[in-house]
Amino acid sequence: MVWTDERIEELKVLWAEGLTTGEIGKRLGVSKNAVVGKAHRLGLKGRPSPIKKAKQPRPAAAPAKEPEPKMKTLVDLSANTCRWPIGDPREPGFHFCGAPAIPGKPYCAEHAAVAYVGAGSNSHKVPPPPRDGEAA
DNA sequence: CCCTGATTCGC
DNA sequence: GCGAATCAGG
Repeated sequence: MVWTDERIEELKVLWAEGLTTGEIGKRLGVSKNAVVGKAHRLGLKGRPSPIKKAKQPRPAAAPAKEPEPKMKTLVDLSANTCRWPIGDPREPGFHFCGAPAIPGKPYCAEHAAVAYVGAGSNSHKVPPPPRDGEAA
């Protein structure tokens, strides 16, 4: 294989075009090794293995769906936080009240009032007991 | 295993 | 100087 000026020029052009050594090699009728070897020998700009480097344009904004800071998940509950469930445990966005609970009670004042309708009323206890685990 | 380029090494 | 072989990264 004789590297004539034409051949070298073609090589440089194709190389500058961004073709891969394999492509240039096929077009030049040589192996990619010859191409890269000659290219390196010529002092062409070597790309540090420009592997599949494709840029993904970020056209629009980045809708970061972050949960509200006030949201209390199960892990946020502590001994004195209101465990009044907000929403359906099976649905996303479910959380707990999280307000300061009454000592001795699992709920805050307001929710405890709803939970224990009247101190002694054994009739309708609307709220489901906030037992962890599964319930269905 | 495919691809890429880089370097080594015998011719 | 040439390029296959080998190496190295993805």
